[in-house]
Amino acid sequence: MLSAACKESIRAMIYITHAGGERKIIPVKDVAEKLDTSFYFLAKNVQKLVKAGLLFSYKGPKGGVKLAKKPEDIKLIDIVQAIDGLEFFETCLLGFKECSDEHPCAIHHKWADKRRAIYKMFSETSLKEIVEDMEKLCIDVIF
Amino acid sequence: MLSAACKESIRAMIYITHAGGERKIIPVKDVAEKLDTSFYFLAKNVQKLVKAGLLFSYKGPKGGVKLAKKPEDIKLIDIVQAIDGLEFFETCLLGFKECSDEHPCAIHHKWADKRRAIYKMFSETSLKEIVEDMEKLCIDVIF
DNA sequence: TATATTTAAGAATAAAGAGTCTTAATTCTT
DNA sequence: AAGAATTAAGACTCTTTATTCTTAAATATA
Repeated sequence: MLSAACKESIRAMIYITHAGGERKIIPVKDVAEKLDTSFYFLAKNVQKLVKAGLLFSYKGPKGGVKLAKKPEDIKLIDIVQAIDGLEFFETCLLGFKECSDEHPCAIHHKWADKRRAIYKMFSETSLKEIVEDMEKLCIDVIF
Repeated sequence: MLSAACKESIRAMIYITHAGGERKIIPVKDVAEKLDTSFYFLAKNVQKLVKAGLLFSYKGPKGGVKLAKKPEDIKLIDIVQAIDGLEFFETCLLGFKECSDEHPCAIHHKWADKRRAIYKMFSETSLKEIVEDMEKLCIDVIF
């Protein structure tokens, strides 16, 4: 459902929120190390997050990225939209080309419920909430 | 979430149920024509459905496929499992490697709800129900 | 100013998924 | 028995996604 790039981007955003938030600049290299992933791959996805207005970036020594908004104002759906787009929430589960609310396939309404619930969860869950929950539950923010 | 192959396979199974069910043998070529899709691609996926025990196949003139079970006994989840596998239902939404019920990530429980609801829907919805609904609602079985 | 550090951009490569084709095996019909 | 129809199997190509790398641009610091 989420691409590898999108999952990694969300994990990265969680880490950035935890480690620096809106204040401290974190080098992408550090993020890649913490996530135990490819710097190259991560850096490319981070560029999309910058273009989408979710991160500010700074070049040069002491450079890196930080949140462009308050953690409570960045929702999971924003990251999904920036990386994968919202096609998942807009197309028929079975690929019927003409399926719509007015001309539904046989599982359209059942699926619409589930999809709406997922969309709701993604648009209500903020980075702030995630990070606070993880800290509260003594869960490693990244693992 | 579902691959193109899986969506098409479900549509094909719906059509086969509608057109022949357990009784009548339908050539894959006819299915491809009705679905307005590639015979080659469909045929390859149909092979998986045969191997998974969802379809019987018959070679030669008058050959084709028919359901290997009663339409009420074939659930969407069976098709998903045959084509895509169940990985979606078994792995962390964010790709945290060690995420589990015992060691959950911050959205594990929220997501587990949604995923369970989807699984439930997929394992409760049978081909019989889908086809009957479409016929009842005067929806083209394939469109 | 020179150097080192870091992101930006895009090229290059690898892997996976999608889609096509060819040949073999089977089986109905004549 | 021969020919035609149909699935089975696997090779092949194309597209997309994932991943790596190279070069350019920006900037802090000595």
